[in-house]
Amino acid sequence: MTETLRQKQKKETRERILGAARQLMAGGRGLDSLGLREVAREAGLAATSLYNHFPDMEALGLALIDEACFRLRVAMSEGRRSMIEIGPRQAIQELVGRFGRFILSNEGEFRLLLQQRLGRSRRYRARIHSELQLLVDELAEDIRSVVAAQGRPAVPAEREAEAAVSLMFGLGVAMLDVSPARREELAANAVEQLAILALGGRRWAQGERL
Amino acid sequence: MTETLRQKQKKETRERILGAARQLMAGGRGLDSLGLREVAREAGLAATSLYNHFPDMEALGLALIDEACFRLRVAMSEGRRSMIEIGPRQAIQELVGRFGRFILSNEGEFRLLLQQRLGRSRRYRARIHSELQLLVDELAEDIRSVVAAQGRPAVPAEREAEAAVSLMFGLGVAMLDVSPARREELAANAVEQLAILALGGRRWAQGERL
DNA sequence: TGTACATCAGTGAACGCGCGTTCACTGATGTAC
DNA sequence: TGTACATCAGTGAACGCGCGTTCACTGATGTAC
Repeated sequence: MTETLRQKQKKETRERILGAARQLMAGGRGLDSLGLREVAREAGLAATSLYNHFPDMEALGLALIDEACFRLRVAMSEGRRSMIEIGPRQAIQELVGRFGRFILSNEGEFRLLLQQRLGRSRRYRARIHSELQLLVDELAEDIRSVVAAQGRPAVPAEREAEAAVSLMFGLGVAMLDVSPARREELAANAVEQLAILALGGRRWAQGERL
Repeated sequence: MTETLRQKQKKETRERILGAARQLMAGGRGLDSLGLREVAREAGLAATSLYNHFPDMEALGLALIDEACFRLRVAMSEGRRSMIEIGPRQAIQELVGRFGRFILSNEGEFRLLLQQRLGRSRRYRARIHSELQLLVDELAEDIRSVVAAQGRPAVPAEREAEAAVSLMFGLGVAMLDVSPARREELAANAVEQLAILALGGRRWAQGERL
C-alpha cells in the first residue's frame, strides 16, 4: 500500500503545524499562551485548517508533548552502551553533558515538559510522568551496569536514579535564564552533586549509614 | 498615625482578592488561567474594583507569588535552631517532613512557584529564583552547623544544599498527583536520597573521589 | 487510457464568549475650619 | 460639635480584541469502471 500524494502532503502540513508551534514556543512562550490562529498563521494556513489534523487544541498540545518526550528519550539514550565501559566518573560527566546539550538545542521542548508536568490537563501530566519514570528506570539500569562492570557491591540504584533525574532537572531549570558561562558553572556543580551522590551510594551499599 | 476605617477596609478587600485567587488556584488551576472577572466574582466585587488594589493583573500575580514565597520561607525556617542539635539523620527527616507538610497545606502556592519559575513574566521568575537561592543559602548554613556541631570536617555544604533543594522539589512535584499512601513512600525515598547525598558529602570532605 | 464520481485538505464567514482595561459616576468616609 | 468640602473604594457600561469551534463550500487528488 504505497502512500498517495494526498497522504504525503497531509503529513507535511501536520509537521508544518507542529513546527510552527515549536517555533513560537522557542521564543520563550508557553503552550498555554499559544492561540489556534497564531499557530495557523505561523504555519501559513487558515485557522480552521488545523481541525483537519487535530480534533482540538488539546490534541495539538499532546502531539507536541509526545514529540518532546521522544526527543528527550533519544537524546538521553544515545551512547548508553559506551557509558558502561568508561566508569562512573566519566559516565556522570557524559550524562550531564548530554542533558545540557539537549536543553541547549531543545530549550522549548524542555520548558514544555516542565510546565505541562504541572499543567492543566491530566492527560498531559500522565504522559510526561510516565516518560520520566522510563528515564529513571533506564538510568537505574545503567547505574547497575556500571557498578557491576567494576565488580562492586550493588548500590541503591533506584534511589540514585531518581535523585539523579531530580538533580538534572534542577540543573535544567537553573540553566534556562542564564548566560552560557554561568551554564558551564552550573553543569560543573551538577557533576559534583552527582559525584557526591554516587560516592554516598557506594558507602550505602557497604552498609554504612548516617 | 492611626489607621482609618477606610484604610482598614481597603486592606481587608485586598486580602479578600488574594484569598479568592488562592481559592481558585487551590482547585488545581494555574495562575495563567485565572481571569480578572473570575477573581473579582469569587471575591464578591465588581471586576473593575480590582484596579483600586492592583495596577494590572501582573501586579496581582506578583503579590500572590510574594505571598507564596513568604509562606515557603516561614515553613522552612521554623525550628531551624533545633535541627542543629538533633544530628544529621533526624535533621533530614525533619527537613523532608517540614517540606511535605508545606506542600500538603499549601499545594496551590507550591504549584504557583513551580509554574511561574518558568512562566511568562521575567519579574515573576526573578522573584522566585532569588527566593530559592535564599533557601539554598540558609540550608547550606544549617548543614555547616550540623556538621560542625559533630566535630566533623567541613563538607561541600553549598553543593549539598543545592542538591537537597533539587531533591525536595523533585519530591514535591512527584507528590502532587498522588495518593496519601504513595506520598509517604515518596517522602521515605527522598529521605534516603538525602541520606545517601550526606554520606557522600562526608566522604568527599575526607578527600575521597569517584 | 478516458471519464465520471467520491474523497477530503484547505477556506472564509460567522457563532458566542470572556478577556484586560478605561471611563464617568456614586456615596460613604475623612478632614479642615 | 457642626458644617462644608475633599477623598477615594466600589460600580456598571463600554472599548476593541482574540479566543475555540461550526459550517457550507471549493477544487485538487484519488478511485472505479
